[in-house]
Amino acid sequence: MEEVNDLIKQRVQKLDDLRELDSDPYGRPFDTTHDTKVIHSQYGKLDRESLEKSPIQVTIAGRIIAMRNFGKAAFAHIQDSAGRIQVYFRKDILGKKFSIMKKLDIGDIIGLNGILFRTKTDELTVEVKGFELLTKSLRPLPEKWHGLRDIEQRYRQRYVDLIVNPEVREIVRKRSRIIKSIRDFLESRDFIEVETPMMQQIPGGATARPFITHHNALGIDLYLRIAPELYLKRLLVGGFERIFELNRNFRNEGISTKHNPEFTMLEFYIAYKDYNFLMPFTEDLFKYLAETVIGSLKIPCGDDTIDLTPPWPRIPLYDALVRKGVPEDILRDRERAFSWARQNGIAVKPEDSCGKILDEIFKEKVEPYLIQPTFIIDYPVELSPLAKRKKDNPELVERFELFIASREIVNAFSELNDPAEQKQRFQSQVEAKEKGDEEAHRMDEDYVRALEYGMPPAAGEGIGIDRLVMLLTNSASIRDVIIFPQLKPEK
RNA sequence: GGGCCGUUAGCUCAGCUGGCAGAGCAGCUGACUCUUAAUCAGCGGGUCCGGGGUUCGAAUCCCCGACGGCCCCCCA
Repeated sequence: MEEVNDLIKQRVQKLDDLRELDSDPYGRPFDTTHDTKVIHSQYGKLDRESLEKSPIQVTIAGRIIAMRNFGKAAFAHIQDSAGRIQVYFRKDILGKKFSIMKKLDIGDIIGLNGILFRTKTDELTVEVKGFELLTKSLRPLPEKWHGLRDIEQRYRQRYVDLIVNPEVREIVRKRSRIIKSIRDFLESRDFIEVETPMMQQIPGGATARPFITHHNALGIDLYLRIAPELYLKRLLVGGFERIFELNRNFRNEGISTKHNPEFTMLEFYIAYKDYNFLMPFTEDLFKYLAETVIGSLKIPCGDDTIDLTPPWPRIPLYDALVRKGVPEDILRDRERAFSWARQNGIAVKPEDSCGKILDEIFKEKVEPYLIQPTFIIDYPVELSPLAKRKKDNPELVERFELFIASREIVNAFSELNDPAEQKQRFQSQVEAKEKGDEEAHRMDEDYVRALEYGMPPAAGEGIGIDRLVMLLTNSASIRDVIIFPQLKPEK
């Protein structure tokens, strides 16, 4: 971090030289009249003659990303948040200021004004009448052809990645548009956004290992939430009928191309509906997002094209298994399921429940083939301690997961609102935990108490926003859509 | 936690069976007032990821470690 190489020394020297020339290398506010995108869209069609006839004055600011110096003139490209444009410095126009220009480096941030013209090669260019250094850059940027390729450095120094790799900036923008569009969609359907605790005394609402932290004044350990679910449903008890929360969850699990320890989740709940309502609702949401953000329902994804045109197939979990050659007689028989899984090389543990074993088989035999959007519905009850049983088949719950590109993106169910049954379900989770299942749910007495006041029948859904952004930006790794992914310390 | 691969100049990368550490870009000096991978001439720049070992000699071979990537495991 402390390395001082010649390139930095040279720039520090220039910084002193610039002060001598009365140019503040760490400047002041600078009011612009245009950004580069506006210039291109408004004047991009004007030809050389009309630009000469009625000159257009612009004042812009941005970072120098390329420079071609001549003796008494220079071309540079300036990049702002909207794009880039070429600018042209001439000694006969700038006079004394030209010597300041000579001290500029690639990476410096400048403000300038001038008039638009077209070069010999017809590139729209600003002829600089005056300019001002706004910030001197002391470190050299990566080279212009290959840019910054080193993946580690791109993640560690994302600011450099953002300067030189436009596609990264585009993902950041798209992510912002996706999140805004989700809020628009939900708010237009009368949902309100709420914020529930990130620091929880009992981490609930999901199966995962939590991060532990400590509150000094209270003298207790707290957990970073693994899900907001139980708090959001307390709000259903409290009388809110349509709520959502779009924020971070934290899970103390492995890191991979699909997992970051902190990730963004949307959860929403709607009273007086069930999971059948949520499937078309989800289709509508995804359709809206694709149309708004991508402008198409057909989106590229690796070598495939995903077609989001609804409706999407609904396949019961058991049917999905049987279709992939899983024998029907193992579905309700834990011992048979266990030995079949073992025979087929699927890692299942002796303490796993039947539902857990079927889930493992599903991940191995079915999930890889779920490229196009598919709802897998009706899960075994032991996998879903917060979901409501199916009326006609109490070993299953009213739950679906949406898979796209082999990734689980949505999990939703009809909410269990019977406090006695909820207490029992927690109880069997506690037993699983005592048997060594680290990720089993914990008992939450207050949540049961809340249900005893009466929670309306409701449906709830969670959407992994990072994976959704991956899908809509055709990104292979979650680290490409999380601006600052978690890494080990540098040294 | 396991397996495979990677780490050489600011950046992108060569460097073969072990024999003086290289190129392009970037930088510096000079020339150049329409270039856009500007051009031309010259110059500087290295903890070869770290530590051991083998060897007359290691960027190169061996061992240990760090960090990263991919694939498993776990999870969403």
